[in-house]
Amino acid sequence: MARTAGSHSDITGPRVRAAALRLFAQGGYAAVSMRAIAGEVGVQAGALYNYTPDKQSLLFDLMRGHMKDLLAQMPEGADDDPLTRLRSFVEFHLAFHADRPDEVFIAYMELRNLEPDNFAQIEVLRRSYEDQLEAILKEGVARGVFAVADTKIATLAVIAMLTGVNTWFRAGGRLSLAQVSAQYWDMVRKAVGA
Amino acid sequence: MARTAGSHSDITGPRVRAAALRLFAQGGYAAVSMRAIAGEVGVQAGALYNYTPDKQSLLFDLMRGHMKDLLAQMPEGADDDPLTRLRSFVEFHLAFHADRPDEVFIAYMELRNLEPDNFAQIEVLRRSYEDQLEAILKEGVARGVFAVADTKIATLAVIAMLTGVNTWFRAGGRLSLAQVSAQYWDMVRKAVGA
DNA sequence: TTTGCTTTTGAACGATTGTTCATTAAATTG
DNA sequence: CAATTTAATGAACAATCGTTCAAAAGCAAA
Repeated sequence: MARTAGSHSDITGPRVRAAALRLFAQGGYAAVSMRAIAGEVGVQAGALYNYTPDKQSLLFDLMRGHMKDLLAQMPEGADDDPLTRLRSFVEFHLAFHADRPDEVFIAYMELRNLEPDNFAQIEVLRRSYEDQLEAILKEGVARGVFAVADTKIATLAVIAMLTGVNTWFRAGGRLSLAQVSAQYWDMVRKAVGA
Repeated sequence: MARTAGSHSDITGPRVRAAALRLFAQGGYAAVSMRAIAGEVGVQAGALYNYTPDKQSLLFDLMRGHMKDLLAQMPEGADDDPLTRLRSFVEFHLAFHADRPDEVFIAYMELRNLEPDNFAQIEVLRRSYEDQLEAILKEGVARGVFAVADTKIATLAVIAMLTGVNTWFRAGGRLSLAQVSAQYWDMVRKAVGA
């Protein structure tokens, strides 16, 4: 056998990325073999190399795409007051992350499996996201509507708290996203002293 | 060569566990080979099997030991008021975790590399820890000193926020543990509406 | 229908994996 | 000093790893 009936790169390519995403999230990058990804797609391992130069690029492209999406879809609202901007941030973060459990899992768990150059690139993106939240907190403190001793700590604390939702939240569970979002907003708002 | 000068199980045993801990935290369980652990100890791979039946047990024993320590050292104070108990919990959690960055990293990152039976055992321990925090929050809500809509969500949010400290805090950095602890306690206290 | 391009197979590569074990030497015991 | 126990070596095991590539077969254009 060689080329199989119905095979086409427009179909196989996305399926390769989807399989890698699912399996990396489930088992971890190092524990997932190229043959396992190929098996999920229904193809032999060699065929994967039509779609990625190597395994590392598969991971990096998934993470980079996720971070780029995150930054692109972030709410703007630079003219809103800090409280409104913070609320938008919280609700966006929760909705975006709830929609992409596998991507989020990979983005936080597989950083150490990135080669140094790739790691540095992802760190720049992540830092940019954090900086945008910190800017909101800083402005709120400057205007006297937030009360936090150190905006950097508060930034990381809020992000850690929000991202933690992904360890347990599943759409269709005991609580709706709206309910979860409402309570988290309440906790964040109070935590920063608003 | 065979047995080496100065070799003794009382010395090699702890060194094996320490090397496994460090390397697992640094590179991830799946990415660390038994030969790499042996190399760190200064021994051949075969010698490791005097100290563990297999690689999986090495990981499981590290995680189990960490969770047992965590539960054993948790503050009691069942007769204190909820606010005092919550404060004790926050300060304990931060101090305990700041002291053991590698153990904490493993405990949160390597869960999926545990075999099902081992995973179930660790989950019981983790759940027990969460339940003790939730009990504090429940009592606080009952007494009207805390205001949270759902104590389960609040429990997970607080733990996620506190544990996130380990991604950036290092002893000897810009902030002392006492400073960090003070700000986190302030945020937690306000977040639960106390 | 023929030609050229795209896609996949399947075998092969050297390297590395976790683990076992007979052998050997150091440490301990008597 | 002799006997025994303990602790390590280092070679070997089958399995699996990421990756390459010539060959084969489906597809699209002429």
